[in-house]
Amino acid sequence: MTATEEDPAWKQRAVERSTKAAKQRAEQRVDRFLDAAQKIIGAKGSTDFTVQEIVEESRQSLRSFYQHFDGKHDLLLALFEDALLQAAGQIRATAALTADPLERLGVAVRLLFEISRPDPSAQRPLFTDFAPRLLFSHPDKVQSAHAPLLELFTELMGQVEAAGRLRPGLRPRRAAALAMQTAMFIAQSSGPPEDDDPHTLTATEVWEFCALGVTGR
Amino acid sequence: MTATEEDPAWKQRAVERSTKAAKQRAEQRVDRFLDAAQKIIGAKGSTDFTVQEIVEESRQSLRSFYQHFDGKHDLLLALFEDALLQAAGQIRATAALTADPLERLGVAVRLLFEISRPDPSAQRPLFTDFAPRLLFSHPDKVQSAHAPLLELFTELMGQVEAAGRLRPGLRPRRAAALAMQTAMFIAQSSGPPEDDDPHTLTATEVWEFCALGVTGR
DNA sequence: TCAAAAGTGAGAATCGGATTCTCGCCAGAG
DNA sequence: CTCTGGCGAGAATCCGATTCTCACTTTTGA
Repeated sequence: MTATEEDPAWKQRAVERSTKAAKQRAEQRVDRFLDAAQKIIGAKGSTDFTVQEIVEESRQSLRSFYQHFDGKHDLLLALFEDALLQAAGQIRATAALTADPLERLGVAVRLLFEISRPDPSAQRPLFTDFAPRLLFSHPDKVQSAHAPLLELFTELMGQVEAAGRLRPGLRPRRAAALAMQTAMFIAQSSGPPEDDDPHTLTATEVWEFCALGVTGR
Repeated sequence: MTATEEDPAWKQRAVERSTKAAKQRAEQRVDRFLDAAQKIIGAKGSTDFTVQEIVEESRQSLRSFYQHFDGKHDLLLALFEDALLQAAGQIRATAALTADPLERLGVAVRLLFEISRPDPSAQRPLFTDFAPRLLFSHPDKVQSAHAPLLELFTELMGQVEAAGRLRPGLRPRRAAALAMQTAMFIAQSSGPPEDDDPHTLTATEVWEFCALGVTGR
């Protein structure tokens, strides 16, 4: 089954060629599982589903599920990564509409904050719900799932720096990590949007805080 | 068992007297469970224990465990609250040694950051490990467990305000929430202290960030 | 084109852990 | 002294994830 280590490159390539089709089929099945999960999450508004449910919704089998995923956590991780990727895309697109670099960063931070807060009514899967569980089981993976977002914020921060608005001595990547994590985590611990409890922090407050921390005024 | 509503006060007092002993016995048992949990956590350096283990370590019984706790989550919650309470105490004591209000706040923020990061070698249970799981199962309880810390930071922030160093328009309680959550959550997602990966944020960086966000320079 | 190999569905079996339940036993309250 | 509630021991139950079995298709490779 596994004899890859000593095989010469040409053989590996041959195998790869003849494997491509199978790979595609597999991906298609994986997607069906992923879609089913999305659907269920959307339907019940919670990320607390059972592997059985996924299997039934996707009209496949447990057998097949474990053929394609390492386990439930693996499925969660896939959803999580995907959600962050989409979020990054959405934020990037929205931010691009603003010309001023600092204000553009502000748009991004506020949007990230809004996206990250647990909102039962959002159809976008509450992707922050995954974080806690994954943070426990696979902290390293979570880290890498954050990569696209960190990338985006680093870019934005770089533009702020280019405009001479970044606090001296602060590297864009660090600033990006600070702002991003602040927005995401504070959002998580604050209540849902409609909650007008005066203790709840708002997107604007968080942004003001970050802005000062980033620009030094 | 519960007939408190219509009973006259004298009877309640009588009952209370005869109940006090039992209550103390119960508390002692609860403590034994808590201590056992602490010990196990310290021993295996992980918060991933089994109710059975607790029962065995404490030389009590499952029967008794569920007599005193609502379930495992209840035990975790108790540990969590206790850890935060102790942390608040430690931070308060340490901060008190510094005279300047702003610098005092800085001491507190940096210390909170250090305490909050996942350090396998700390004997004080990695209390932030609980947060994720609890945040999922009982977000409201987590909120209230944070209370003592929020209290402390609000005090410190009030002193900063009294010294005229607080950014105008920022209420001490909000500022406290921002700084506190920033320190705690960023600590969680950054690696352990000895990890000298250049991507890892440091206590000082976090404090500088907070300081600017709080004072507005 | 054919036979071995790999993938799949259906669903039973296993496993790990939390939570409950069943028996007695024992100490303290009356 | 008796009665009641708390307790230890440990079996029983529950829930979900993960594995395994079996019969059947499809894909692959000579």
